[in-house]
Amino acid sequence: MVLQTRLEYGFNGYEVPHTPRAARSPRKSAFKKKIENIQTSSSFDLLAAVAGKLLLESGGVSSSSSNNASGDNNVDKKEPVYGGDEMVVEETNSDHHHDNNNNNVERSFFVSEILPKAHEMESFNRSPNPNKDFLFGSTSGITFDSSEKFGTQELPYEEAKIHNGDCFRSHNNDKKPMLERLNYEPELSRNKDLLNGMDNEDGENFSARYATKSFRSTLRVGDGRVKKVLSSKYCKVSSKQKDTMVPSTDLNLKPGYYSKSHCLKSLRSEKKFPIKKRRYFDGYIASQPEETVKNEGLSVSPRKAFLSTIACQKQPPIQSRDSHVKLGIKSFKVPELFIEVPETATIGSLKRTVLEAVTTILEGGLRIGVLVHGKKVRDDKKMLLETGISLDTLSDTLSFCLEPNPPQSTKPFSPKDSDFVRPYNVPHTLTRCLPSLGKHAKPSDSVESDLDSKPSAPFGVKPVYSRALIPISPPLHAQALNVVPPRKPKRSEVAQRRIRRPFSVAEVEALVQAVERLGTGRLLICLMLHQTNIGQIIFMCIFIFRWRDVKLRAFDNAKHRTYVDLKDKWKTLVHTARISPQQRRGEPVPQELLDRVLMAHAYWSQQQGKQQLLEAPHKLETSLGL
DNA sequence: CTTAGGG
DNA sequence: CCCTAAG
Repeated sequence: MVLQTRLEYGFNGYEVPHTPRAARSPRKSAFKKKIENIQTSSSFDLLAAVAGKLLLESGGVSSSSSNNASGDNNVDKKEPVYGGDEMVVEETNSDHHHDNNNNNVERSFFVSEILPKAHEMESFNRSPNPNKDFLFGSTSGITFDSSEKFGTQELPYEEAKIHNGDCFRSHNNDKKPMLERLNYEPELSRNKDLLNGMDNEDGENFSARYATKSFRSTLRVGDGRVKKVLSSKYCKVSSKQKDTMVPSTDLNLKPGYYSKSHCLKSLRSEKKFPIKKRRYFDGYIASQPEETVKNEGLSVSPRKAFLSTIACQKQPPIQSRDSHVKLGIKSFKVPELFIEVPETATIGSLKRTVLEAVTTILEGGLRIGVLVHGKKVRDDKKMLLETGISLDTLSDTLSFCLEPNPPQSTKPFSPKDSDFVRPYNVPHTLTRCLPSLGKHAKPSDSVESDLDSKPSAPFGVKPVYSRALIPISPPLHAQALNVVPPRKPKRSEVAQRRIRRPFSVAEVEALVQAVERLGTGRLLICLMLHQTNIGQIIFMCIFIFRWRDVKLRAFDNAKHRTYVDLKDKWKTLVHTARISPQQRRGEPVPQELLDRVLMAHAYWSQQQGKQQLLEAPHKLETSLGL
């Protein structure tokens, strides 16, 4: 209730719609604009800014009172992070013991998760070491909740080894249920004028400490709920304090993480080509016993086998503005070919068979396909720029594919569009694993892999890069791809299981490391914003979606790894780590990694357990003996 | 959009 | 890897 009233008033008088519906209204953009105006570049920015304003609004912070706030509390670290001396931000850690010193209720801002980030951030800023781990968790959702939720939150895995302060807790001896203390507090909504004056002061300073690019939040206001998507300009962390600015060089070094918006878009881009799943092809019977197995094996059609993408290695920042393009091709992967050979075959015959299969496919020679943003571009005469490829976007937008020259026999089909699949002359040495598939003249699958591994966002979604593409691409494709018989998205009707791509050890390593730091599942952070002199507590809750962050942090460049994939992989990793080495299959994962998996899993599971308690106030109270 | 968990 | 409920 408290916050609802306050939010009605809005942050700084910004009107905040109450319902999801309203959230989509024009007011939303107005809100967004306002927020951007106060230079909030990240979720933490916004959080900080809002928190600051709420505090100011409520008069909960005075520079004098808050500074000695933490006086007797044995919290390990205090640092004024907000507007110099204006506010004390305390880092707290878990341990559910009660505060034994509640006299100084002025300590008004509790940050369990943010501060470590802030530390990290600052040191990060100082050292341009590109390899420095970046602990800055991204906040995917912010929940303002007037409920009595609050709780403890330990620091992330690794940091927990270092810190051992108190966790977030109520600094109030009052044993009454929180809810009762969270009643409407009329004076909170008043100081609008004060707020307006503070716009570019504290909020900005605070926010300047953090930099990520976009921000998604879910504001829960009482029962109302508002979803927002905020994004601000890349690296637009304007700040008067230069030292708090994120050096753009750093941004360049770690663009994947900083450019949140980009990440988001990329993620979304994968869905932009909705590969509609359906389980069966027309007429393909569910009872086909080998479906799973074989489908998995024949993850590519023979044609697709050579439509593989060539990963475009992201070259070191292309600084030179000359017109030469430095393009590295990292690897070329040919998905599985299935070749049937009798067990009695000799090595030599096997070689021959493989050779035959390959040469059969390559018979007509090879062609290189160029894909921009995952879409094939056929017009050889177009300049790169015309196609929307600039030096900057090169590695982001470009990929190649290797494809056989279309057999003359099938030429009449004029396979111009990448969506179009011509019948393919399957070498008889290749075995179709889906019997029924062979009967269908138009499996209409193939190019899936192109889209699937599409290197980048679709047109128009990537604010930074898309400009060049927007005006050009639609007509370009219309003509270049020569969409002959604009075959309806029939392909999307077909079940196209994504190609199986086992995680490499390197990927596992990255995943493990990311999870070690970020954790799994979601994390609830509660910020205590203010405690009034009559014991009312205002706080803010944030959800951090960690799988999403793991994805962004460690796999942002692996477009084919979704956070669900990562989550699944983690699941199997945990499983793998638990079974005996003999039972494991696939590329062996180093035991060391598996051990770390178990450790991290144990740790984060435990964390989540605690978290659950936090989300269930009753239990919390019970567990705390309240 | 994300997580969680079964398939 | 897929699917989907749930929030």
